[in-house]
Amino acid sequence: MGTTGAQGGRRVGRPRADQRPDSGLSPRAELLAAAAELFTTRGYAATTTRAVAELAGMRQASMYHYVSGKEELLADLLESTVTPSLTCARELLADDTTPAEDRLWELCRTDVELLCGGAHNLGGLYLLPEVRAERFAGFHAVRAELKDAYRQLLAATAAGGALAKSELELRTDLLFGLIEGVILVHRSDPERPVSAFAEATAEAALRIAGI
Amino acid sequence: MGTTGAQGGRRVGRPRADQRPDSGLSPRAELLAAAAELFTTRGYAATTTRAVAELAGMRQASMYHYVSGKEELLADLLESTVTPSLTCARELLADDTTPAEDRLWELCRTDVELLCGGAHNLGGLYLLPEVRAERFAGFHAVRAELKDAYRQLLAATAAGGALAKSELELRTDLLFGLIEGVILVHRSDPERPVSAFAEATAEAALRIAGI
DNA sequence: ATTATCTATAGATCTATAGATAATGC
DNA sequence: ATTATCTATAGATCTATAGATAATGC
Repeated sequence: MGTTGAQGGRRVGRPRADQRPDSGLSPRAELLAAAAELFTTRGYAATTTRAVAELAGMRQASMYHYVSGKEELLADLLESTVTPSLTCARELLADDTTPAEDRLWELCRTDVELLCGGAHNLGGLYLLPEVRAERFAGFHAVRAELKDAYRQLLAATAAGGALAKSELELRTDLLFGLIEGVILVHRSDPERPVSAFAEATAEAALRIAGI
Repeated sequence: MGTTGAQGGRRVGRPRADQRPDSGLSPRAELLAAAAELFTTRGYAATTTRAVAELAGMRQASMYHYVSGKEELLADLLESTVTPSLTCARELLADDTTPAEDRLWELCRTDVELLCGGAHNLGGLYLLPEVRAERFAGFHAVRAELKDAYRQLLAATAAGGALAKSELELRTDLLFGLIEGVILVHRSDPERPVSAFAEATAEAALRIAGI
């Protein structure tokens, strides 16, 4: 099982000062979960290493046993957030038996579910100003690929195929903007049931696309 | 003229250590402009009072002669950003000679222009996680009124009038989400000409609305 | 005298390292 | 012996105040 599962009561190493019921997560996963919550609610810069570590159940210094610092936590969270969307996009691009309109709808729906579905508002990480830094180039590359999948699917539709290149780019930007904009909608009303909202957003996306 | 204009060479008070060509702005306006640039690019928490003051051309401590701290700067910037949109919305709501469809289009277009038009990406302030704090309730109240104007205009259209209440709320959220989402689009491509983009977004907004 | 600015700094952080400690493993 | 954690802390900030200074105004 490696280091992932935290079994039973008996663990190697000095016990934690602050005893708590076992979360079932590895210490690194506990740190990531704590960082996700704090980064999305308070912001990255405003979150101290102490706040992350203590929410994860350990002392500030102990965090450095698992990660090099806050940056690594954010980089990990970002990649883990966008990767599932990209996986979905690749599958839909490869599926040439389904009409492009339906595949685009499905990509929108899934993406909204993923952006709004997690325990914390993980999509909110995209909004952090720090994310633009060079350090997170990996995340940006994956996101660019995802956006390109939207473009390709849009171009494969009847309505999209009729567009000039620059017009296609604009529609893609608006479409992608709508999808990412749901992060803001979700932030302002986190109680809304996600699944119906995701479908409604997908309908709206197709309407923007001109379908 | 009050304290707004900085005339000629001769000014009361000790000269600044770092001499620069006159910006034509009052010291407070210089601070606000500096804060706008830094808050939108680096984020609020990551921006130090020193960075703001020095970009504005004065020493860190001198800032406190004009403002009580960073919070006041952000509060001011937020309100100054949303107020023009609300003014426009009120005028459009009062205008009962123009079809609601056209007024909704115009509100969308103007709002996008305002969000994306400024020197810095001022709309980007909306994305800062700190903005949710109670301290900025004034901003949230104004924004809620703006969103309600969207709802009223949408309800006044032929398509919107046919919707059930919950459906109208959902459409309003999607519409408002699209408009605010353009902040993200603008951030990822700040070079795009704003005015054509604003019109394209307004068209897309009407399509979402079902018009 | 009034004003706008400056320099200096106390007090409060926050990060990241060093070294100690309390478990299990062998 | 190995490991995970702890406590302690040095060094680097950052904020906000105190008090000095260098202009103009009268």
